[in-house]
Amino acid sequence: MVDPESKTAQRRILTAAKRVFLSKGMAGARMQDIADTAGINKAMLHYYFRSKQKLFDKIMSDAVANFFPRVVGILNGDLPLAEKIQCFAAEYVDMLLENPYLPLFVLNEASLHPARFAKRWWKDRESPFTEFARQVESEVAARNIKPVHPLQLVINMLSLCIFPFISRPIWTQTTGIDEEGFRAFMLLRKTEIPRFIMDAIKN
Amino acid sequence: MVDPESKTAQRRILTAAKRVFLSKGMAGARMQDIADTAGINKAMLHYYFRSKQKLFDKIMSDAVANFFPRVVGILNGDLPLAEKIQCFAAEYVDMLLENPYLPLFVLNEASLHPARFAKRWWKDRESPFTEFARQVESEVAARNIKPVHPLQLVINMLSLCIFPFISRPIWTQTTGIDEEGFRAFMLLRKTEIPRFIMDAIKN
DNA sequence: GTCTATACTCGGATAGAC
DNA sequence: GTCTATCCGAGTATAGAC
Repeated sequence: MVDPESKTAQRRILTAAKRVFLSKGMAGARMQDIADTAGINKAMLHYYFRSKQKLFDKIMSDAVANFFPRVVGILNGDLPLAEKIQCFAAEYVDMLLENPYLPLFVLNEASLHPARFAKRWWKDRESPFTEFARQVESEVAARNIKPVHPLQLVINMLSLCIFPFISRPIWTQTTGIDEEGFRAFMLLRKTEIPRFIMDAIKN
Repeated sequence: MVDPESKTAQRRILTAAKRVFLSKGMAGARMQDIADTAGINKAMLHYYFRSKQKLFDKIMSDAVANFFPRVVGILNGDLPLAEKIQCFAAEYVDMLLENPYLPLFVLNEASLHPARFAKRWWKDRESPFTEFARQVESEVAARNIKPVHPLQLVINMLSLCIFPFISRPIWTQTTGIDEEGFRAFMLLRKTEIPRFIMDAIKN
């Protein structure tokens, strides 16, 4: 149940919808469940947002807006490579500690409706890695780091930050780590990931 | 449509169910869709498998059996560390090139029903990483590799192999890579991942 | 074993009073 | 804006003929 005191019904609905959609997905979510969580009537959902699809789209839109840009901004900033990688890992891990369901939610949508995803939530975004790729190539040319394909480096950075959150349920199960243990594990990774990457590529 | 000539109806149903469940998930899959894909009547599904849930469980059971053990076998084998990492990446990438939907399918189930997942599909499996952890620690003690937490190394290996497949739709979208390009990209990673990891940890 | 027809439930959406 | 009551399509499951 979302805090019933919190301002408008509209706001409560969005909070509830986010919680339900992110954990159950579009197909698995129930409007009744969202209504209960928001502490309001099911009919109100349709009053504020005409359909389940429209409500879902709103949530997905917000999710995409969180998932990418903050971090693309770091990649395209003007920090030196090493600091950039540190900053990237720290930002991403912190964000995902706050929003652990976000990756699976977005990745499921992209996997289920690739065309729709591209059209609706990518659209006019330009390729976000060209700036970073240039920087990597110049570092390679200067012999500061080993020759490495920039895109391989980017997907490595993303993988190391995001995957642990996606696999958390299996990971805690197989290793016997509990929830606080996982949090500590990920906080450690904020420094471990950059160290691992820099050790891998520095000359 | 599954090859209508292929042996028993039972077999065709399983093939069709795998295809539909893996791409749509439990909640999004439709029995009618599975029946059409198998080229048989919807009632036959219930004749062979009493319910949607039972059919899903069968598919999930097979999926879990593919997702883990082959690779846990490598981790617990008696290869030297470097070869083990090479072998691990090659095996996993090859397997996922054949079954690209497998990770998201299994991870969704684990995320949606953690308790059920643990009970039903984990059960009597022992912790699969202790053997490998011992090996890593002995390599660290021998000063062959840098001090590294074994579990951090394991999750790194898994992340680097699996995540690119999960994020493929977004990745191809943002980079402009097409499907053959992605395949080439992943085949490259079969050697890039072990090189990256070894560079990161070797003394 | 395979089909057609149908029962039954669930859940998204709307009508209409207040 | 908020509620109750209800409609109606979709989808799982079963009955029963062949």
